[in-house]
Amino acid sequence: MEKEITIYDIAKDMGVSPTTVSRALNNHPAVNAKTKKRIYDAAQEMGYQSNIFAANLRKKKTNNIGVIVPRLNSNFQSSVIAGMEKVANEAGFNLVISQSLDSVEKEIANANTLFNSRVDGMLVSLANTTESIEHYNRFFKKGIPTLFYDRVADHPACTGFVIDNTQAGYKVTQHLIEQGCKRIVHVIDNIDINVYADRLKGYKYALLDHDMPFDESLVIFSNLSEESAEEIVEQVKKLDPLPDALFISNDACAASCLRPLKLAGFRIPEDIALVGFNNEISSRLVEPNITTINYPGYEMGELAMKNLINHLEGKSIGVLSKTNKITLRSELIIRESSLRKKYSPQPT
Amino acid sequence: MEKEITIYDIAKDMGVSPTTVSRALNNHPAVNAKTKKRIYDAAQEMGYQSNIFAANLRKKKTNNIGVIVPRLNSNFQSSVIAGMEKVANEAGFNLVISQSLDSVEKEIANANTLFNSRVDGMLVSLANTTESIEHYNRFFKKGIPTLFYDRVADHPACTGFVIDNTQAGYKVTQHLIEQGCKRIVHVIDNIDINVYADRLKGYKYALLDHDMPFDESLVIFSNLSEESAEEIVEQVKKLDPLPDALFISNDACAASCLRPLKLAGFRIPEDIALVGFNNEISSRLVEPNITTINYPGYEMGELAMKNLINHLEGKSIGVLSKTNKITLRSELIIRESSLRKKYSPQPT
DNA sequence: CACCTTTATGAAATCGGTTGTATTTTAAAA
DNA sequence: TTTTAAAATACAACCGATTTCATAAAGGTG
Repeated sequence: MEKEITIYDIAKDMGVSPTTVSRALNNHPAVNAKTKKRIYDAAQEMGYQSNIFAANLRKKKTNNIGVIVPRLNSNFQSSVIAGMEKVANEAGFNLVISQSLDSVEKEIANANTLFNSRVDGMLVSLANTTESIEHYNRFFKKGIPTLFYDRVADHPACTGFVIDNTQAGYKVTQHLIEQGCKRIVHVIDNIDINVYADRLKGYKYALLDHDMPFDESLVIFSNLSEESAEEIVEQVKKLDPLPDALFISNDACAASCLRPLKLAGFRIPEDIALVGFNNEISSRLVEPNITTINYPGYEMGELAMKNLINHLEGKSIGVLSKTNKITLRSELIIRESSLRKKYSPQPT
Repeated sequence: MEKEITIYDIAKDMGVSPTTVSRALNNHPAVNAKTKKRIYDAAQEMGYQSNIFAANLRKKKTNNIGVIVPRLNSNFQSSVIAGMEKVANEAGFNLVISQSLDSVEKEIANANTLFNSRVDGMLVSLANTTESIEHYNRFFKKGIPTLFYDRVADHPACTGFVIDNTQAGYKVTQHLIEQGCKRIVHVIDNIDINVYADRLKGYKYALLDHDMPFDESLVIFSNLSEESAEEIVEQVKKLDPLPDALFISNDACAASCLRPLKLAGFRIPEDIALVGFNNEISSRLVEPNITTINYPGYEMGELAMKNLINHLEGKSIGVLSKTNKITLRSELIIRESSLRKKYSPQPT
């Protein structure tokens, strides 16, 4: 390959110093407007490309933001990342993305890689098996802003963006109770993850507030995948007495349960009311449409990135360090799958 | 912040030269095993972190791979990226991802940003409005391997990973014809994109091979979003005579059409057979299940990344430069939505 | 016209690894 | 013990932009 053009080449060509070239190209006020123009044009013409390594080396900044997600090919996560990318892109930051595939080891390895590649900030959604966040200590210590979202840890250093999962769980359960459901099954993933723990909490609170007993056997654990639907329905069928509602913590999984449920002879919502979570497209496609919680992933991504960048640019010193949780609004979207009383409010 | 530990600090501490430290940490064969161990331990203990900028500056390599996609929050694209990330991660490369949001301007801007950040290689799926790929000339000229996938351009420099969209379009159409369909509507996005142009070609070829006329009014253009389903159905209803099959180039869109079609009084597949594309979860959720083409996104991502990395590591000199298209196997998955003859072969 | 600002430019050190070449040490051969 | 090859280590020049501090030129004031 041909040798790269540097500011030294430009400087020599134009009879000025590299300093001036550097300043001119960075639009430094101390350089004469005419000189700037001349240098800029020359750089253009010579096909100059700034060498970020050198600049980074000197400035100790990368303009890169590291992102760690459990998996990229999830409806929710890809929305979040889309939102992040949009904001980052507009602000001139790059996204360096890696996935933990829900493995702590991979998460740690990725965190280290990103640390070593000197990202300016971090956005993290924890793997479902991650219990400690000490592998982020290096970031904390070095003052690299590290924000968490969705799946956050219960740790003072862990500033995070979440929805109020307890409230959401409460709302869903309350809605089902209002629809006359007496035995509500709640399907969740790992209880160690805040989102599921909180939803379960909301579920319990709602039962309590309506003087209904909490029955442990009605909580089913599942990885909430499309494939696990069959097994969930199997477990449901074995319950005695049978439940009259299913609150499944993921739309795609809830939608996938619909067919096996029908095949087993259940009418939805008459025999069993069904509620999902996330407001994914799948909840809108199936019949009946599935009641769900709107989980604003794209907005969460935008907001998290906005805050991170503001922080990096010094526009909000202290805001994040003093905050621990930023909660986004979520809402119950009532659809056919849980509407057992036709006069019920806001049937969307 | 405290000052960083450098190889010079380590060197001074241990009474060796920075050269030896550098070599030791890079496991260079010319350093004595014992020395290596000592240096490595010392580095560990002192909390040394290698400065990639300095290394990059010297080595002229980043270990970063740039990715440009139309949008991240799409089922197909997020699968592709998940596959890419997995392979890249294992090989020690980072992914720098940006989305064009289907705007040429943004695509050009992103390409420039990635070029300036000196990625070692590029993986690109073009925006639907991109006609020229001259904004990748800088990469070509500089010898930065740049691969395209899915949405590729018809250009000699454009090595790409694709499925045989013509064949897929042909297979679908042929299948519909075999099911007795006479008027098949084909819904696609921008004809300038290879994937849609090719599918349409396959559609035409199949008609031709079965002595059926090509009727231009049966080709409907749409952005294939969930929201556009209503409008597609509206257009279909206006056709006279009515069609008896819909071949929609995207599962989510096809699935979204199902309800409006039913509401309009069409029985699926008796009145209208329905076929989608991509084998997304949505095609499996709805009733009837939708016949589709399996489009292996994850595998495409893996394969594209593998090839790129092999190329970067010099393991396959020339393979890519001599290749123009690498075609992945795709297959027709026949489901209820198009099965009008019960004795039809391979009902999956 | 001497003196003080303001504006513009430059010299040189710096960021921290990497690597070609030279030098020293060690081991093996004579 | 001397010679010679091999192994281990060191020197010093890079990579290319940034930035502090110094200096020169231009402009303004009494």
